[in-house]
Formats: sequence, structure tokens, C-alpha cells
Amino acid sequence: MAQIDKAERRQQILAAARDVFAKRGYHAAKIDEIVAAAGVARGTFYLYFEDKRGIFEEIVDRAFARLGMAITRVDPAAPVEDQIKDNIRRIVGVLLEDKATTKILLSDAVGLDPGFDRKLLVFYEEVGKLLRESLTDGQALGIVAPGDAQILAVLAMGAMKEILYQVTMRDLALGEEEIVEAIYGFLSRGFLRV
Amino acid sequence: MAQIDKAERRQQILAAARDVFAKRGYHAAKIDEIVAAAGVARGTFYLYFEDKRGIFEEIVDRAFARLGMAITRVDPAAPVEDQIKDNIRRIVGVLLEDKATTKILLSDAVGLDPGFDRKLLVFYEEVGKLLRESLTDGQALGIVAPGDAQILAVLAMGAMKEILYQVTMRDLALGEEEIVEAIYGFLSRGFLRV
DNA sequence: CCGGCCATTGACACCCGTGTCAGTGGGACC
DNA sequence: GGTCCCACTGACACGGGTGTCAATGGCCGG
Repeated sequence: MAQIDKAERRQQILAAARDVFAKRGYHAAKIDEIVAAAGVARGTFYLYFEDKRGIFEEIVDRAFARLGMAITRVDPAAPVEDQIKDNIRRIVGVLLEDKATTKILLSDAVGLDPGFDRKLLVFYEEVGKLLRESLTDGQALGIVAPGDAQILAVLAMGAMKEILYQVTMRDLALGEEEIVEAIYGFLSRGFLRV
Repeated sequence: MAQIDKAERRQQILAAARDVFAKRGYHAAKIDEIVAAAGVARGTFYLYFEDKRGIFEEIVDRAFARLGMAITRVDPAAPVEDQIKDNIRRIVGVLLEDKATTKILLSDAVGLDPGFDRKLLVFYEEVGKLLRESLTDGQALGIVAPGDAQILAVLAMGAMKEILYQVTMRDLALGEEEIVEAIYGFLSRGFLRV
């Protein structure tokens, strides 16, 4: 076995774990399958990661970090349409770029155990807070419909999560820009025209 | 131990299992804890249910059945607002009435394993089909915004799932009617008023 | 060429939870 | 009161997956 840079080996195991978790789900993913996929022995895994839970958590944390980077605050003083669309575009981009990780985030990490549930809720709460504040600003300017900004934020996040969940789990053949436009249109105007 | 009607005993174990699954999540829920909660011995459990997976599946199937009953087709010839609101109201009602089961549906059953994922997707696909058809009807009549009805259906379901997920997992103090109105307003008109 | 270091290996022991099954007891019917 | 039946019991064996650790070997500096 060729000597490999430590960081690179870590990366290699991380990528294998991501693929196996995405394919099997957290519990059905066995360490033996991960190390086989990484082309490494069982013991090596434990040199680089605490345990199964640890590596899974790292995958999720990195994904959240990437997602967090993609989201920026909307300035309600400037025209909002492009700002909103850009946010949606970046989020969709990050999630479709690595579908294995997205499946892990939206499916495997859900309902793992109470501890992990809390981690997810905290992340969504942070994103929700940002969104809520933007909505509240918008309401003050009259460009966002009145109503509980907290609920609106949750509904908006849910819509996005679901379309990306469906695109990831079934292979809905949708282009990125098509998804972005659909989300934007839905969030901004809903669908009734009575 | 008093003799009990068989159906009642089954029910008793089912209820205990529901509570334990909701509290711990699927994998952390041990048969021993379920039977303890039911006040029954380990062996008895296996007289009534195939195995852990079996009882979990039954809980989910029953929940889906109840949910399915709550949803009715929207007749686009008649005024739609009340029909839509009634559907939302019934769905929200069913899910908030038994939060333990709702938590199981929206959290524990997600990403359990590929088999269960398929079951969930099939259910959402059925609901989505109904919704999609209603939306297509509405588009023909010009009362629903143009656009891919499939995507709109997914976005609408996602918004509902998320608000109910949040209400169930954190205890957002929201009244049922408040939730119904918020969902309806969001689905029908979105939130931008530019 | 040699010695030491360190990443890597994989067989193994331990753990924990599941599902089983031979035994128990209480109610019902005779 | 006796006997049969069946729901119920819970100790146990089995399986399989995890994390460990003593052994290995290749690279590098001397």
C-alpha cells in the first residue's frame, strides 16, 4: 500500500463513507463496507475517526457548513428578486452538486436519534431565523405579505427541502434553473389565481 | 395478569410501541422497553407481532391510512377555497391529534432503510398525484398559476410537512386554525407583494 | 545496508439485542 | 374439583457488528 498523505487518506475514507451511507442508510452501512470501498483495513478507519457516529457527524457538519456559506442575508433596501433567486440558486447548486451528501442530510440524518434531531433542528432554526428577519424587514416595507414571519419561514424552507429531497431520492429529471424558477415563483406568489 | 381481549392486548402493545418509537427513534427503541411500557413480557410481544420492524410498519401503515382518509379530491367546478382549506384542516387535524405518531412518520420513518424509503415515496407520490391532477384541472380553468404541476405539488406538500414537523419536534405553540390559515395563504398566494 | 518509526493490517473478543421455546398458571367447561 | 387449553412468561442461545491491539512491513535517515 503506497504511503499517502494523511489528509488525503482521511478524505478518501470520508468519501467512501459518504457513498456507503447514502446507498444503505446509516444503520445498514457497516464499517466493513466503508473500509472496503475506501480500499483500507478496518483498523485504519479507527485511526482516523472516533467511530461510525463520528464520521457521520463530520459528513453532516461539513454539509451544513457548505450550505451555511451559500446563504446570504437579503437587503430589503435593494431590489429583492435577484437576491432571493441568487440565494435559492446557490442552495440548490450546493445540494445538487453532491447528491449523495444531500440524501444523507435530508434522509439518513433525519430521526437518527434525539441527539442528531436536535442538531438538525438547530441548523434549521438558524437558517429560519435569518429568513424570518428578512421577511420581517420586508413586511415593514410592505413588500412581504403580513402574517407570522416564523411560520412563513418554516413553510418556505419546507418547500425547498421537499423538492430537493424528491429530486435526490427519485431521479426527477429537472434542470437546476427550472427548479430555481419554480421555487421562486411558488414562494413569492403561491399558485392560486382566483 | 388479568385476561384481556386479544385485540385489546394488541392495541396496548401497539400504543406502547408508538410511544417508545416516538421517544427514542426506531433503532434506539428496544423491545425490552416496549414490553415494559406495555406491562407485558418479552415473549408476549412476539405472539402478537412478527418482529420490531413488523410493528413499526403497522404503525406507519395505519397512520398513512388515516391520512389518506383525510384527503379528498378538489372539484375545480365548485368554489375551491373552502375545499382546499377543509383538506388542509383535516390533514393538520389528523397529524396534531396524535403527535407521537406524527413524529414517527415525519422523522423516525425517514431514512430507515431503502425499503422504507420506497414506502414513504410511494405514499407521497400518491398524494402528489391527486394534488397534481387538481392543480392541472385548475390550470385549465385559469385559477391555478401556470407551471409544472408536479413541482407545485411537491412544493406544497413540503411546506405542509415542514410546518407539521416543526410543530411536532419543537413545541411551537400554534393553534390549529392558525396553522391552517397560514398554510392556505402561503400555498395560494406566496408571500411577495412587490 | 541497517535500525527505528509509524502507518497499516485483520483476526479476535466482547457486547448487546433479538427471537425462541419449554415451562407456568389461571380460567372455563365438564 | 378436576382437567384441559391457551395466553403468557422470561432465561437463554445465537448472531453479527463493533472497536482493539499485537504483529507487520515499508520508508527514511544515518
